[in-house]
Amino acid sequence: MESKQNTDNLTVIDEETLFVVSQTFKALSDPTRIRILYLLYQKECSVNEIAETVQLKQTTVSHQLRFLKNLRLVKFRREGTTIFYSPDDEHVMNTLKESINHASHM
Amino acid sequence: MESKQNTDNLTVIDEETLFVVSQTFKALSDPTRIRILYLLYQKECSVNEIAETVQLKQTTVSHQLRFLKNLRLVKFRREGTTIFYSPDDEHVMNTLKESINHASHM
DNA sequence: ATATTATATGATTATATGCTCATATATGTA
DNA sequence: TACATATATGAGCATATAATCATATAATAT
Repeated sequence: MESKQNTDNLTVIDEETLFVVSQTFKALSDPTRIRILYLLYQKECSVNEIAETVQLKQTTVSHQLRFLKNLRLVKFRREGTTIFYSPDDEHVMNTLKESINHASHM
Repeated sequence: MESKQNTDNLTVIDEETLFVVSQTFKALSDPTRIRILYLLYQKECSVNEIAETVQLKQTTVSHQLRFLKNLRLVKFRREGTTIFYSPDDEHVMNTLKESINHASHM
């Protein structure tokens, strides 16, 4: 869906786009999820690997992964009892990487 | 501040960068703030203009503007009793615009 | 000084969010 | 089957967030 214009020639964002955009940024608004995504950006990881690396409970990581999975920001593959996660949205990962670079050079 | 590396050669984001990045994305995670920013991106606006355009109470807009002002995402100038707001962070505005374009072409 | 207009602030309330615990599910192995 | 390991889920709690109301502040005009 494209955006519409009102009588002042101002473009207004349609509801669906607004929802998708805000949800995507919400995913990136939490330090824990940023840590997880940035880790996966560098290396495909199992749930426990993530928990150990970012120093969080396994359940916390699992809940956050479900959140990211629902937004299709990560994908996974199974290997026995282990599940490996990796990024699944190039645009969002580029946005995150850019913002980290921008913020860390200040 | 730059990021460090742990023993697995994984880059870990430093706390300050993590805070700045998450705060910035938090600003973009709320539909109301997105509407306001996207409006200001197109046209410098007074508080009441914003409230009318996005159909929100004046106080709601004022609170959100304070939030955006604290993060230096918007700036303002006074003209009598009227205060005009406009964007003040090119990088964040580009990120927002890109994401809106990306989401609206799906 | 008083009134008017525009904006900002503080307190309150309802809802959302993130973490944790206990437990469930799934896969592999003895 | 029974057990171990890895991951997922649901409930509860503490905190954060966004909107609203009432009110305060600031600038201007009469």
